[in-house]
Amino acid sequence: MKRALVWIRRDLRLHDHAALSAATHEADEVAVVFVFDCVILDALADKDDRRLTYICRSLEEVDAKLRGHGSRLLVMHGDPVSLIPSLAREWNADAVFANRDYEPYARERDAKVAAQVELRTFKDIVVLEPHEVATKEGSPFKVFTPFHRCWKETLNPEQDLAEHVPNLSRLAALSTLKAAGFLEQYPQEKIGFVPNALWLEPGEKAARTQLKRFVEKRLDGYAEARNLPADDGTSALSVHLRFGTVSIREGFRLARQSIVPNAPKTNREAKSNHFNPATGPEKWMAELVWREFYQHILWHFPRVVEEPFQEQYRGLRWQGTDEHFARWCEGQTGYPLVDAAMRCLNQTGYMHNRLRMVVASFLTKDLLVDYRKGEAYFARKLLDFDLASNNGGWQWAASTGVDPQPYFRIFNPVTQGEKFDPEGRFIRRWIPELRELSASAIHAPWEAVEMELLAAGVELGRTYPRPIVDHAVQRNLAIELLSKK
DNA sequence: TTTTGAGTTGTTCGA
DNA sequence: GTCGAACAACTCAAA
Repeated sequence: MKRALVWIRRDLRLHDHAALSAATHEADEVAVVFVFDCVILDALADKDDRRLTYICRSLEEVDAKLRGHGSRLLVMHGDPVSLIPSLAREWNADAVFANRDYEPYARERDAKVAAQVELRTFKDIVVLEPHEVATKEGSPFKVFTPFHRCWKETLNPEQDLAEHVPNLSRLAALSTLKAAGFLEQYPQEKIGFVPNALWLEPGEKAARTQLKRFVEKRLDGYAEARNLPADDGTSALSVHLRFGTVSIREGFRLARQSIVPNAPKTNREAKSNHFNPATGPEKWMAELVWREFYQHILWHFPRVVEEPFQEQYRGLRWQGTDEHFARWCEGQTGYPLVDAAMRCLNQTGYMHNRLRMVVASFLTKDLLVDYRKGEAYFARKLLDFDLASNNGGWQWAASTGVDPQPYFRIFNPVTQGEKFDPEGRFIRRWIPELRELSASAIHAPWEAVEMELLAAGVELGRTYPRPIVDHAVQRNLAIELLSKK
């Protein structure tokens, strides 16, 4: 093959990249292109969307790397369905290479492109694809645990986790790249956005550094630390995994390495201390398998984007009010952990996983608001927003998804705070008006004695809201609503 | 076909 | 404060 075009989408990196690796081994000349997809961008509500900043800055790094090899990143703005085939024709590419994307919109888009030009797609954003993990009957799994078991049995590490190393000497010389624009021609303003602050460093270099540091420093303690929102116990890789600035295979490779230490002495030592080093890595890898599980669910059942997975809940009438939904969005529900989490989301575009479950449970089970409203709000706000994981998470919390268990899916927002933010550090960080309350009062200020509220400068209903609903009452309403057939 | 065991992340109640 | 059982009953996946 003479010329190949590599179209990057949610894989904004050059290392361990399936499509780029394949293209640079098959073709003599390879150009890399990114399209600011107007179909996606036009649907974004906020002009200062952080995701655009993250993408632009990650692309700058890709471009700089390509420059180092005498090439450039090609950039376009518009509908890829027409832009990619026309670029391929203009540049005389024999084929377009891309990594497979399992979302309904992406599938439709790629099918339209494939109808016009040879499009070769690759497994890259997951370790195992939907057709690779199936029940004995050949049907998709609908419960995580058997899926997980099968996933682990199916995994062939040498093959599925192999590094895809691109041959960067095959990158097209700058002089041949006249068919499209370059990144500097598309500042965020030009595509309708303004730069915004990020709480993390974008790009593949930062992503890999983050991954390595996480595996070295925090993976062993991950099982426990991951649940405490006041600390840095999570991998904080969600954004990088969403945009593909880090390779999912590299994540698994490093985690697996840390399970089987080279030095047997360390292992013995660890055992004698009753310390199980496998717990953390295994727990984290299970989280990554959850990510694949929801990718597969979305692939097999794309209708989950529109409606509950569970048939019996499709006609459910959620009775929550717009007023309550607005209070949830603003972080003004009167439940400190919920409000702290929502304010953190609003200000940073990030929310800790534990808190996503807490606020999702609160919106659906305490406020009885349709989970799709919360899902859409997360989709708008989260820097790491991923359709499959977000939908899966919300449907799980709402008990409408795969593996629904209404009676086990109602979180008590006070208990969750006492358990996972025992000192109230996270709450104080995001709700300054409660900062002076003691750890024992901060999770349920309405139960505190008047003296303490006074001393802390808290006046319920004025400086901080009273609870907008009674959890004990709403819990029963939710159970009643969901047990109706 | 029938049966069996199990289901991410919880909560509440009563001893 | 701690602990185990109950929660309500359905669906999935495998034997």
